[in-house]
Amino acid sequence: MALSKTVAESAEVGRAGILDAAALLFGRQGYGAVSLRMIAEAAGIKAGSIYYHFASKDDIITEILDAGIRAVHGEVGARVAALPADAPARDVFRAVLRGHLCALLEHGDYTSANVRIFGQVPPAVRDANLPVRRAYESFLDDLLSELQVRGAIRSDVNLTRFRLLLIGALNATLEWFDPQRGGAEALADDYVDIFLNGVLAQTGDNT
Amino acid sequence: MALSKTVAESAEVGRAGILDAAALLFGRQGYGAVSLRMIAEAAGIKAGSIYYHFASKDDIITEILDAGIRAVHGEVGARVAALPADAPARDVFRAVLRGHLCALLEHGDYTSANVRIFGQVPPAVRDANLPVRRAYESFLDDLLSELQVRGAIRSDVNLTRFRLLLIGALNATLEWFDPQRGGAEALADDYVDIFLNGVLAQTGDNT
DNA sequence: CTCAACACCTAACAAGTGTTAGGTAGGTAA
DNA sequence: TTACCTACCTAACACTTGTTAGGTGTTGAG
Repeated sequence: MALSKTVAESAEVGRAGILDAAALLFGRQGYGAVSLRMIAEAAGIKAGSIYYHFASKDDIITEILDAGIRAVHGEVGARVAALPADAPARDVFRAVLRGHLCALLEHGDYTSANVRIFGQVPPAVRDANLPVRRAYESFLDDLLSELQVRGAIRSDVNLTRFRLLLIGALNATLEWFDPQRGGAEALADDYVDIFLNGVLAQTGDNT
Repeated sequence: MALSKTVAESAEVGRAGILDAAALLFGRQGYGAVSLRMIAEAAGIKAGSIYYHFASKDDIITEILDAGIRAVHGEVGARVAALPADAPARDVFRAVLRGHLCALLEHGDYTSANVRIFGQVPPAVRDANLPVRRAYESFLDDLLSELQVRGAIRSDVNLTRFRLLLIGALNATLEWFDPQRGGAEALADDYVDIFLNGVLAQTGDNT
């Protein structure tokens, strides 16, 4: 039975289907607004059945949060690794921004869910997500540090602060980005320009 | 009665006391996690009494969201207005960033509540907040536009996109800012430097 | 054919939600 | 005194929440 499912249901079933449905709902409606019954319905099962695969609601979001970070980390890591070792600083920087924004804005219910609901989940769940989060932050810090050592980034820039500024700005695009008005890669390129060169006109003086 | 109140209760009572307590709780715990009974307890009254002052829970957050935007708008507006009409672009820009960050990070349960819960409230509440939000955005757009016309900001910078980048980066500071490690104004000055000049070392070429 | 694992369902639980109706103490005004 | 308003309280309403116990049909192995 249940051969003809309603439109919104994913092709997947079982554990993966529940996670997919939950990630989509959490990302769109927020943590508190999504109940297990909603997730169950979107996954094509009944609420109680969720407990066959997961121990609790927190168990589900913990998994989604981790998967979300790993998705960006993976995407950015792959793009950076694809560059030659002596690639220009601008190329490295562009790879980071493009990878992060594409993972966040184009493919990635898990990543967008992470950005949207991380601040809303119970402290215990947040703590569980911290290791994966820290790994991504360290990865970025190492990258930026290398660029600074190379002399590409000004030595008077506080890198930790810059990373926080950068990630904050990138994640915030989630709230207004419209794929119909230019893709994520074009947006990333715009941001690269602003972050590397600044917006000030180079007139020599400032009026 | 109720002369000796528990620690957390604000000195204010009535309408203002409820709003203050609600703004604090919403900002810290998120929209869905805060119930009317929590708000009532923090305000030193009982849950049902809230309905003497407000028509619904949504009515409360609507008011908080509006007050939050008006607080930043007011702070930034005042700082910009205090400048001479021909103030250098850098001074204007610094006034904006300092005003926004101080309102958000130092005084402002309402502003931080707005940033944190805007994405979590029901669509109807969000829509109700849009006019005030748009007014602040227009104010910033006009300011930036004037700087660009003056020749201070590069003419190839998309101002709307830059404003979104800017506000996103500023609001994101809420998640990590620690007043014990340098104040909001110092942070604002750091950001001014990065946004205006970029992080790229001016070596003439890029390696 | 039997047995067990799997993946689900039904039905209910206690607790908490926003909200409402009706009551009450204290102050002000006529 | 009488009347009214303000600012609360009590108690309950219908409903939703995460969660659990126990049951059910299907599948594959021995």
